[in-house]
Amino acid sequence: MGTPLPRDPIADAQRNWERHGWGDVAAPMAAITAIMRTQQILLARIETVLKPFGLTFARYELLALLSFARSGALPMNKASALLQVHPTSVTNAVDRLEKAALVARSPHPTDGRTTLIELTAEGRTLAKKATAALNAEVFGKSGFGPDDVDHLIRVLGTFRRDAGDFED
Amino acid sequence: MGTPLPRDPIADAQRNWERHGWGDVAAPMAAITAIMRTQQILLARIETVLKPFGLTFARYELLALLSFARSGALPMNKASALLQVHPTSVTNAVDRLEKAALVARSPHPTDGRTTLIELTAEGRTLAKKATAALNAEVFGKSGFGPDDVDHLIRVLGTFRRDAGDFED
DNA sequence: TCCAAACCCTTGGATGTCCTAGTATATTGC
DNA sequence: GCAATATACTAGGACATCCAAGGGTTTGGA
Repeated sequence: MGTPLPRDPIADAQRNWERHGWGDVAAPMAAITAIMRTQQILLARIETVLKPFGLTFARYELLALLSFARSGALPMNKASALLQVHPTSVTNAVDRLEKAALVARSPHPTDGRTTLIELTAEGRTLAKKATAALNAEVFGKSGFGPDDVDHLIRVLGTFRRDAGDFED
Repeated sequence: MGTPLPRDPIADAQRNWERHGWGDVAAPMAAITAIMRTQQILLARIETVLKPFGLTFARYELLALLSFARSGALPMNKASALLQVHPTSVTNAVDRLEKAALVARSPHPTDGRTTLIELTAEGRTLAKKATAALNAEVFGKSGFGPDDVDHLIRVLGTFRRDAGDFED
């Protein structure tokens, strides 16, 4: 994965699409492919920064979410909904975070079906440190200009709403 | 993962970042998180369309790449470079595509280290059908306006170049 | 009241991605 | 020409994601 390619493979794909008579969808194809690749790059950067903390992005997201919850605790299904991932992914993340003593499971006081996830003191501390690292080394150096950031937030926000992520 | 949330969780995160004094990186954080989520939505749509063909996105990408190669064959390392994934991911995809008789491995004529991946007739046919389906059901209904598509291609293209994907 | 339907979490299985070797083949440099 | 280095692919392992299913708990309508 090392050396840069001489030419943009996505631009090449777009040209191939046009050459085959699919010019009407070549540009959206390129945009979507670019989003996929950009996500891959960003995820790699994030994971690199989190590795020293013994965290992955999935686990960090859960820690961060809990750290913003007033009580420091959330039901599993709530976390699943807010993180927009399958419940089994939350189970997986909690298993590992619990082994690392960063979160703890506790029964819901009134609903026997529900399990609460609670941040431990170490979990809260680690979340703070990891967030500071991400802010400094990823979000603070995104490479996107302020106007591009605003545009991305707006365009992708509309896309996500249309996709049924939220109603607001 | 079903019901839409009442409010945009990424906008909430952005507000949390600002409230904690990280306003300088709150917007890039939101943009990056939105890219991650958008990729997840798009990937799910793509996989849904490809499922009837017995393909995943990773396998489809490889088929599509081969279908655009003049000779219909590419060395594994070339495919790895163009798809921007780890060589082991290509090995994995080729293993499964080969089992499905959509591609075949063959030795490189002059370099004993290299393995060529070649499309079979069925592979070429399936690639065509899958591409038509994706064009109709995903790329043709991306939900992005033409101006947004152009903007995404440009902004993410710059990002990818700066990240070292290509030099062009 | 009570049983069926709905809901919550977990387990097990399939995929994909990456990393770290390990094996085989080419290239390079002395 | 031969040893050292580089390159190509693969095997094994760690993680994450999703789906399908199963077992326990609640809720709601007959």
